[in-house]
Amino acid sequence: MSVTSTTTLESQLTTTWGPNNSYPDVPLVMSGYTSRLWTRDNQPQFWSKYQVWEWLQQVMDLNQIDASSIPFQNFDMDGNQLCSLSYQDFLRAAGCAGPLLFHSITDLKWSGQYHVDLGQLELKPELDFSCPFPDVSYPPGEIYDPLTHPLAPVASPTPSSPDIKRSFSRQVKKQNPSGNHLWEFIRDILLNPERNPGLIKWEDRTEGVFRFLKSEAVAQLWGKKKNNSSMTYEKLSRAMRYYYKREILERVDGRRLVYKFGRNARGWRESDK
DNA sequence: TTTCGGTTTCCTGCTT
DNA sequence: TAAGCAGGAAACCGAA
Repeated sequence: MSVTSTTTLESQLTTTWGPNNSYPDVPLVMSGYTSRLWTRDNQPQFWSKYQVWEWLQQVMDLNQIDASSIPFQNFDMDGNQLCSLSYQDFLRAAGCAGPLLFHSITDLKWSGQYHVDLGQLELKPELDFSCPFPDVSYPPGEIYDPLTHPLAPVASPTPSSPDIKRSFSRQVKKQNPSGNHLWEFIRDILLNPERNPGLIKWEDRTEGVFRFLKSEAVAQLWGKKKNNSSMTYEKLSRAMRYYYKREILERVDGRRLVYKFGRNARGWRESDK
């Protein structure tokens, strides 16, 4: 695995949403997960353990580093504990990824702006992620507790075994408020009105009713996200109709291009924010 | 390697 | 007549 120093968060985000957008009238839409996680209101000091894991996973993903190469058990802590770690602590806890994580959390801590800073998250030239990750994990059943002793093993249930790591990964995925599903993609467009001038619009915000304004443009955007240049609204709408059965969407009879979120759709209500 | 969920593709018929 | 909707069927693909 090797990541060049020119790899930036911006370039990664724009892989799907970037300026090479073939639809000039389609705005750039950052993934809901990214924009949601890195909000100004969400200071790392107050993160829960799950949010720490989300951040960890996100930084790894954004820098194309295999998250499984990080000993997650060393980060079994809440945001307050995370923020108390030193540079050396990060180095020991995460090996080669330590500096990257340290830079990221330092930026988030001190900038006072908990949004993605494309410049700050850029990989530093001195960071070589091609190096094999040292085994910085602790024996099974032991974790790093920064409060008692920096990097001292502490007995606790940990994600040290492959199975637990897998379940952790699932947990992180489950907690991830955004995702790669079509309905989530649609929802995220709706939730970013400033970036969505005229693609899809709410018909009834409280009821979850929305209408496609540029159906083919949305389909193209979805196709771009899925790396499928032959996506059309006809195909997209077929996928949408499959959501009726799962009650992610409800039918809106007699109205073209109009859909409604169902009981199994999450995160679209204003109270969900 | 298998299973499964989530699409994707193609199709026919119906409605607006 | 075109565009959109509905839904069946099969294929595809990535994740578990």
